[in-house]
Amino acid sequence: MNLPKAWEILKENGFKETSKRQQILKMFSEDDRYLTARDLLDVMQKDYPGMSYDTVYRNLATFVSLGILEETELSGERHFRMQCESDHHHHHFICLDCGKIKEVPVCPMDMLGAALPSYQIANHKFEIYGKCPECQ
Amino acid sequence: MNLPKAWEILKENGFKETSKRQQILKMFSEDDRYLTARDLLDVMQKDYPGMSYDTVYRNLATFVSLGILEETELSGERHFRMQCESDHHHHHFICLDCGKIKEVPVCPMDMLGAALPSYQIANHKFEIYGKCPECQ
DNA sequence: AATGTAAATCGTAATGACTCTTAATTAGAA
DNA sequence: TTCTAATTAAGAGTCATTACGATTTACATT
Repeated sequence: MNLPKAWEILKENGFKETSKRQQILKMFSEDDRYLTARDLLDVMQKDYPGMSYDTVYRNLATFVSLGILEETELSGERHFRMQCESDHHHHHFICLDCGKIKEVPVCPMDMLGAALPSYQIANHKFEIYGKCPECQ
Repeated sequence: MNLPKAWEILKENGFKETSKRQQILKMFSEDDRYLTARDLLDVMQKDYPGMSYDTVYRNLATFVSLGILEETELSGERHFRMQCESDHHHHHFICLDCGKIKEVPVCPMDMLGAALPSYQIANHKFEIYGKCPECQ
């Protein structure tokens, strides 16, 4: 997702354009890896001093709830990245070294068939982990 | 997995049969839901006082590394359950209410094809979340 | 059965991710 | 420009998890 689209969504939902939100979104738009809140803070407190934990976490939660960022859990920590542009449902390969992702145009829910009769499905998670070609 | 099998694996790997390990494994063998370390401690410190955090976490890690327990992350917390008996690879539906699971005899890796050429795949995760028939 | 020793455990303190609180600041509307 | 609700800063607090030194225990050996 690009920055203008992100701001469009924020504005539509009545959120203000603050300098901290600009800084956070800029970081995500320039990095396609999964980042932790700590990653953000480490960089930010260097380039833009005075960013607090609270601000980072509060905005990450906002961005995820609006579909601007996507979130996953890797080795016990929450990781975030810009939501993919793709309009079709897909999943991710995640490089355990560099954190970069690759879209996988496959969804296992397509092959479920009648495996879960009368189960009420809310959501699902499918991720592949390993090393990308560059990191081998 | 049943208790004798679990102890067989532990013995094979040179681990001692302690009363704490007996207590922990007993809890898992009597409950097929995903449990947190806290769940274990709450029950244990009532029935068997004097179980420490360290002992619980250390043994959970041991059991997972030996394939006796399986682990997943649900809403930010590590959850554990006895490893399935099934000899064929499968995945899980997890009820977000009661924590019970149902095996899903489907693996998305089968339909990957050539989607990840020259990527080195280490592992993958596929889980379906929702409500089981009893919890609706 | 007694002993020796490495493994295991206890109790507690420490860590680190994340959240909450209150007062001050700021974006954007009027 | 002024007003007001949204946002942020700073730091304290919470909670899951890990680390550590002292003590205890399983079990192999005698």
